[in-house]
Amino acid sequence: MSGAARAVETLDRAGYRLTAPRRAVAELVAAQEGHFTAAELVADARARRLSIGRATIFRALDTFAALGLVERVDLPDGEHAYVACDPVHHHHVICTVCGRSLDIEDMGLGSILGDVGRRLGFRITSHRLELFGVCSACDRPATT
Amino acid sequence: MSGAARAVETLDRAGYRLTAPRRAVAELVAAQEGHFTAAELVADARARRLSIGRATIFRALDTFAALGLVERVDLPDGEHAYVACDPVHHHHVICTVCGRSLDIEDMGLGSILGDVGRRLGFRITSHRLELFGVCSACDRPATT
DNA sequence: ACTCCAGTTGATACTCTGTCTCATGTGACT
DNA sequence: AGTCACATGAGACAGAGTATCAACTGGAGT
Repeated sequence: MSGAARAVETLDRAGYRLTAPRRAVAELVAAQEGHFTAAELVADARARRLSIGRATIFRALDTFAALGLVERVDLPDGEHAYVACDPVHHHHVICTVCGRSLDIEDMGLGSILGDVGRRLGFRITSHRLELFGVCSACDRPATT
Repeated sequence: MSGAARAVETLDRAGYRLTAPRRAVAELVAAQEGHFTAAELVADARARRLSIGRATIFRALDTFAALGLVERVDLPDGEHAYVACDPVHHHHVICTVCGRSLDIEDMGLGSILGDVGRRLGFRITSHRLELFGVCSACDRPATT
């Protein structure tokens, strides 16, 4: 099932209307490789001659984020970006060269967090872990 | 040594000029409890009748961040904030109620990252871990 | 197929954050 | 005290994201 189709189904199941603009944004998101910003989606939509309002794209991204279809990530330079992903808790490894991202599962982090919380007297409610690096493809210097 | 004094010394050692505005911003930062945004510093400066330009505050924060005197954090709502901290690699535990933050050391995260990198073929170059929760003081419901 | 209406949209104005420019000011070194 | 490169302040500017509101439309009901 394509990413766009799953997004549409998720929207439907959550009681949202399946409007043309939302379908279009779902397509745009599914077509992205790696992370993307709201501005990039807007530019992309315009490039494809889709007449979707800027506000609508922001709203659709908000909705998608609420449903876990995309996730907001903060790049090292402070930019707000999104990545398409599965709606379960996980973390991202983001290639700073090509922008592609991989999902990784929790990997022992949960127990560490429990530990920290207990030690500091904090009730940890959420966390954010983002890894930045260079993927194997980009690390191979121009093996063309 | 007060936070402001240390900041000034660090600036000096790094070859920056010790100007009145920078000293003032260092004071403002040292006076903050928990995280703060650039806008809050600007408002704070105005409240204290310090005539520091907005641009200067942004510039000072950039400089401080480069020196590791403050660190940028991204709050769960996407807001960009800063916390005063020590210039060594560490992570923050941020109380979502009072805004105070604690520094925590690496805690086995390094080895996890090495693991992940090896498994995925990524060369991890940087990471960001932020924990959000409720500190013990705020968790005690109004034991006044 | 037709109607209806709440949810949605697009245009636009607006706020807020952060950056840039440039003339003026001022640390710090001599 | 004089000098000059670095730093500042004011204001213009650009971009992200939000608010407003009239017009539109998906989809449920008939």
